[in-house]
Amino acid sequence: MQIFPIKRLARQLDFTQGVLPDHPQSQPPPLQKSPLLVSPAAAQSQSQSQPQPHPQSQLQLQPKVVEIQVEPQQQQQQQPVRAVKPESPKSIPIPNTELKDGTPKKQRQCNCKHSRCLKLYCECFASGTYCDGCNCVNCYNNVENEAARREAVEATLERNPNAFRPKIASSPHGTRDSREETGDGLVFVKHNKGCHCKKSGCLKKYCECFQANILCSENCKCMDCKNFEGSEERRALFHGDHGNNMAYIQQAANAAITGAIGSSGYASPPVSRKRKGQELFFGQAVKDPSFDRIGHFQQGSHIKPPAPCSSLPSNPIGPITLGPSKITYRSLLADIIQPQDLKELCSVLVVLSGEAAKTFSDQRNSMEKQVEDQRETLLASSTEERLQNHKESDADKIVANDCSSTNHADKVSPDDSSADGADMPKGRPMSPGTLELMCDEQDTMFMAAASPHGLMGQGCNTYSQLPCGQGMTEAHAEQERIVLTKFRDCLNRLITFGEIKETKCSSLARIELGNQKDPLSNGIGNTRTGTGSQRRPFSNGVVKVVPPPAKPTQMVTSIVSTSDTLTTGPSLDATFNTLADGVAFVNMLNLIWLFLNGKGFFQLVAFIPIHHLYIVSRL
DNA sequence: GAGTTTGAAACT
DNA sequence: CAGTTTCAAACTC
Repeated sequence: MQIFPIKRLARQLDFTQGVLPDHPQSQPPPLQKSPLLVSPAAAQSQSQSQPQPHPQSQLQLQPKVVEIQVEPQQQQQQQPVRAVKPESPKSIPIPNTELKDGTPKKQRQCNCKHSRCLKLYCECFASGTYCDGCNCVNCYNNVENEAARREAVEATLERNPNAFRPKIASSPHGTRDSREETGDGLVFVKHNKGCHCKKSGCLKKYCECFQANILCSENCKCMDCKNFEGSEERRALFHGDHGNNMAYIQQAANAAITGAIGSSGYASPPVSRKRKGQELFFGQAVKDPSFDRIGHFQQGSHIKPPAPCSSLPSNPIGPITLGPSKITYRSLLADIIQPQDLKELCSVLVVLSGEAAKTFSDQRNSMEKQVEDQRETLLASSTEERLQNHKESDADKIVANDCSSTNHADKVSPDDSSADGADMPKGRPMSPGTLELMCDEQDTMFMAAASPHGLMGQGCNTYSQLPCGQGMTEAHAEQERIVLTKFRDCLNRLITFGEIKETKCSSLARIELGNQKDPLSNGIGNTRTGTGSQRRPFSNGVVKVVPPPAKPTQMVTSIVSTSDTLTTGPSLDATFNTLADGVAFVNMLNLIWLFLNGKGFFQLVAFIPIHHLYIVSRL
C-alpha cells in the first residue's frame, strides 16, 4: 500500500488543474515546453527510423519536436531549412548539429558531473528526457535508476510545480500589428520567468531569452539589457552580411555589451522599450509539416480569441513551444476531449459493464434454473435418463456458443484496443509490461472484485459460485466486449470531431491568408495547401496508440493504492478487471488524453494517480 | 582543451 | 525573500 503524501497530493492537484484545458480562469501559466519522454534523439529517430535508446521507457506521445530560432535575415543566408537553436558553430557539439534538411542529427548531450543529472542543471533532466549518449558522470537520469529519477522529479516539482513547464511562453496577444512593429523579426513568445542577466547584456547565450532567440520582456529583471526591440546592439548582431557567422555575432555582442556599438544611451532600457506581450516568430524557419500544422492552428486560434480553440492564452500547452530546443505539438483534439469526458466515458463503461454483468447473470441463472428444472423432471423418470443427458448437453452447447460469440466479439475490435496490453482478453498474448502489471495488481483486483461495494462484486459473487470459474470468464468476456465496443465508438466520435475541427481551422486559416500576406502566413499557407487538405486527424500521427509508460508497475501501483486508500465506492480496478487489466485501461485513457493535450512524462506521472482518483471519486 | 565567465538552480 | 553556493553551459584563450 503506497503512501500518498498530502503535500504531494496537493501539488498534483494543482498540477492537474494545470493540465485542464479550456478553463482560463483557473489556468496556471501556460505550459508549453512539455517535458516529454521523447528525447530529441527519440523524436528524431521517428523520422530516421533509428532504434530508440529506451524504447521501453520513452513514450512517444508527441510527434517530432523541432525548434525555430532564426530571424529572417539570418535565415536568408542559412540553410533552406533552419530548425535549430542558434548555436554558435564553435559551441555546437557534433551531436547537436543537424542535417542539411533541418533534421536534428542527435539530441543534446549534457556533461553533468555533480548533479547526477537529477537536477535542473542537467538539460536532459530539465527537458524530461533520459540521458542518452551524454558525457555525464554518475548519471542517474536513465532507466536503470528510474526510482531515483522519479524521486528527483518529485522533489523538483515540490520545489517548483512549474519546474518542467516551458520557460518560453507563447503570448496571448500576438497580433499581426505586433509582428509588423518588429523590424528584425517576429516575436510570438517570451520567457515566463524572465532572465536575470547582469553582465551579458542579454546578448549572449548565458541569457535564456537570447538563447531562445526571443526578446527580453517585462518578466525579465536583467541589467543593461540590450535584447529589446529597437536595440541597435541587438540589431548589430543579426544585421549586416554576417547573418550566419556566429563568430561575428559574438564579436558584435561583445562590442555591444562594452558599448562599442550602438547608441546605448540608456544603460538599462526602460521597461517600455522591452517588448510587452508581443510575440516573435522567426520566420518560416521550420518546414516540418507538423510544425506547419501547429503554426497554422495557432494563427487560426487567434482569430477567435475567447473561443476554446484559442489555446495560447488558456491552454497550458500552447501549440507552439519555443523552448531552448523544442517545439511541442498539440493535437487537434486537445480542446475536444476533456477530463470530464474521460470521467463520463469511464462512468458509462462502468455502468455498461455492470449492466452486462447483471444481464449475463440473469440469463445464466435463468438458464441454469431451467436446466435444473428439466433435470429434476427428468430424474423423476429413470426411463428418460438419456433425454436428461441430452438436454444438459444442449445447455453446454449454448454456453459454448456464447463463448465463441464473445470471442468473436473480441476480434471485432482489435483496432481500437491495441494499446499495449491494455485490454487483452484471456488467451491473447500480453506484453511483458502488462504481465508484470497483472502480477502486481492481481491480488488487489480480485480483492476489489470481491468487494460488496464494487459493481463487479455482485457479478463476481454470482459467477464465483459457478464451477471452475467458467461463468466468471464468460461474464468477463461479455463485459469486455461491451466496454471495448463502447470505447471504440467513443474513439470513432473523436475522429469525427477531429475531422470537423480540422476542417474549421483550415477554413479559418484560408480566410486569414486571404487577409494578410506576410511571409509567415504565406509559408504556412503554402505548406498547408500542399499537405493539409489530405490529412486526416488519425492518419498523420495526431493520435496514435501509445505504448505503456516507462515503468507501468510503479505508476499503476500508485493508482491502485491511491484508489484503494482514498475511495470507498466502486472502484475502477474492481470494475475493469473484466478487461483483464483495468488499471492499464485507465492508464490508456489517461495517456490518450494527455497525448491529445501534449502532455509529457512528468505530467503523466504526476497526473495519473490524481486523475484516477478524480474519476473514481465521481463514480 | 583548459580555464574563466555567467546566470539558473539550489540551498541557507 | 534575499543572499550565497553549486552547477553546467557558454565563452575565451
